[in-house]
Amino acid sequence: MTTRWLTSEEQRAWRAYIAATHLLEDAIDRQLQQDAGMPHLYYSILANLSEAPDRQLRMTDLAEKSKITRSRLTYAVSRLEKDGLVRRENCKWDGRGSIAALTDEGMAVLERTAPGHVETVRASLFDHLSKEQVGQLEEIFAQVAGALAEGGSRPTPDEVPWRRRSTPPCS
Amino acid sequence: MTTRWLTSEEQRAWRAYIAATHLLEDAIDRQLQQDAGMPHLYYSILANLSEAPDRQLRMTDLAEKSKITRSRLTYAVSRLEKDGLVRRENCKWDGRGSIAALTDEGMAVLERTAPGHVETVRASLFDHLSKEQVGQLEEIFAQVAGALAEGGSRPTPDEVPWRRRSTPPCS
DNA sequence: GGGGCTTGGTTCAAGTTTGAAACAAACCTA
DNA sequence: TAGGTTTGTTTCAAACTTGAACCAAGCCCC
Repeated sequence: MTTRWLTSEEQRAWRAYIAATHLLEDAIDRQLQQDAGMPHLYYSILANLSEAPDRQLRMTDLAEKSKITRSRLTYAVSRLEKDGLVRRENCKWDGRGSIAALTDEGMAVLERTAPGHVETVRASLFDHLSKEQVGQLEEIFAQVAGALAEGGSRPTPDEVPWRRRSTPPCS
Repeated sequence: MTTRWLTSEEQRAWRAYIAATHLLEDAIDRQLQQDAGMPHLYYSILANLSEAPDRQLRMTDLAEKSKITRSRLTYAVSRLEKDGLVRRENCKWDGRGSIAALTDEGMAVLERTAPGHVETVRASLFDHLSKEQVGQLEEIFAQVAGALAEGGSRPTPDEVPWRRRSTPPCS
């Protein structure tokens, strides 16, 4: 089977995307490292926790939400725990499970640093986009994320038996 | 000054972008690690070299093209050199400079693995996009990359004196 | 032509990521 | 209910990244 090479439009799009993504992540990481003392990934782990019920999630669910491997999450949570921003608890209804919970201090850090982070995201990305382009951006990447999420090895919630869920079946 | 929070459209776009980008880089890294024994960044360093005149570039120019720091590049090139895919040479007209050149073996690896890489990029990204969306993707990220490149600490070629250039001034 | 600044590149230690292997609890099935 | 499988999580070593510090070579200018 002969290779379906990229057209020159696709090449240009791909290169622009890669370049911008590197620059963007650099800018965001630099700002968060400065102001919050942690890289972007760690910040979004805190953010994910802050939006969960009771500000806590099982490790696997948190990894799924953050789109990272469990082992990477284990390391990150250990660091955040050492900093006092997250607390680890045992899962009540599943002896194997462990739960990461945002501490009050973690919540405080998040609240203190959120404005600066949002400002950076704006200055780096949205300030350069029209309202229309924001819509296009969302549609494009929602499609891609959707496709990669099911195509990948991570099953969708609907495909798995109840015991895979994060909440106990009878509550 | 009060924070300009993200609108809900912007939030959705941002999250979709982050999620898709994580999944995409994972997929591509996994494939390249499998088939070429190196992560995506290292592959693109080889690709950048393969397109340069004489298949060689000065370290700083290569770092610029790859959108990474010089120290990260130093490490990467050392590894690639150890694998025999890249050769380091001294810059003839600037005693400080050093040059990374793609070896024949490096070129061979690139040619052998390019089809699989392109196929993955296609399967992960472009297969999910309309022709229109490819155009939108390019426009969006070309704008962003452009803005971040000049805004950032990296000056554009035009802003710098001749001695910053990679080619000797009189040749 | 010798100090003082800038630039190109590397080095080093600390931090992070990776993927495979290890473990333990839960589940299933005969 | 014992044995085998699956699932949730951590551990470990090797690889990679970061940023600051360093070194050497070019530039500037009096």
